[in-house]
Amino acid sequence: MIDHSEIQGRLEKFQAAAKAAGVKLTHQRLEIFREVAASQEHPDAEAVFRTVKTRLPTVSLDTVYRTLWLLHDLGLVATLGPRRGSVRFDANLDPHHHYVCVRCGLARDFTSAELDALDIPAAVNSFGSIVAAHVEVRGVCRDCAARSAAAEPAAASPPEQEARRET
Amino acid sequence: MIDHSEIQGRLEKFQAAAKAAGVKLTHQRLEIFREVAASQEHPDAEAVFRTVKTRLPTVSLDTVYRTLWLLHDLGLVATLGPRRGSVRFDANLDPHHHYVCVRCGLARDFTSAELDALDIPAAVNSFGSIVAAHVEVRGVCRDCAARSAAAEPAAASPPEQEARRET
DNA sequence: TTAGGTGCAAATTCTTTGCACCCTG
DNA sequence: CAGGGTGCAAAGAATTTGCACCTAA
Repeated sequence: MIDHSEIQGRLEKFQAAAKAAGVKLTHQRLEIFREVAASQEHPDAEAVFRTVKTRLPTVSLDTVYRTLWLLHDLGLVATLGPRRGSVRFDANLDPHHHYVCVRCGLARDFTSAELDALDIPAAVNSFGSIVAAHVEVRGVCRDCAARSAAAEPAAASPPEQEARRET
Repeated sequence: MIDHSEIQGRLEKFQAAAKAAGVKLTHQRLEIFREVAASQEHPDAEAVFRTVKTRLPTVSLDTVYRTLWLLHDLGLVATLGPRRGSVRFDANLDPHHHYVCVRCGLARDFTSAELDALDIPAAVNSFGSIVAAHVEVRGVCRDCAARSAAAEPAAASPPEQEARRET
């Protein structure tokens, strides 16, 4: 997983930010933030909910949604995905890039000094200001590859109806 | 917009692909594909629906959804966004990159030979196979920048409740 | 003709909101 | 103690599906 001291650091940052913003530090918020901070899965709200519920059996899904967006507004988590709606959260605020499986949606961070220093064409400035740039790599993860190898030992896969999940 | 001959070429490619796959070429499919092929907006299903309806008043939103995913399965359109759910479609199949406005979601393509040849760290191979890599640039588009300049002539913007839409 | 495609409406799934009670500061 | 925060249930969006009729091939 993620280094324990890193998680600790993120939690302290959260506590400081919460105090600075004047929002309360509740159990729920702590656990929800801890979950995102400790995960490499870039979980969505539903996934965070499932895990946090094992520790706080009474949390509600709507609290998870509200808290994730609160964390986002506080600048403590970033999002992966285009806009509201099937968004996934990421507590890693350092520059990094994403690998996303086009079959199952698995997402992983990776870093690269070279990619952090991308040279964006000047033409892009005509669209508007640039806040950030990152690389998104799409592929088929190991598990999905293994899964299809198992399902179709050799035969051709049905050409229809099978791509369907995507970036 | 997009060069007319380019749109024409995409339409012909669609007709050939439809024949090859044995699917029927209906008015609806033609119009829906034309809309995606002619747009630089990377429209979502709802947006395609609104425009196509002006030409085919009886199309239904579900036909738009079904057709867009059909086009996707035929390899004629790509998607922008992480997975099913608030996905936006893109008929530009040449290598390219995206600019996305974090406020309003506006999306634009741009190309760069340098960015097409990104050097992906070897470590990424441990996640799975690589199908594609592209750069996503986030920023605030001209219109949104103008809009906030108008709304808040000089004063500090309310720190709370205003980021909220995002990649 | 005739299978695939469409429109409609209902069903799902995902996310947000209204409200009364609870807990942090 | 007071106001923000939470859980619950209901409201809204967004997307998919079942079915009977229609149409491209």
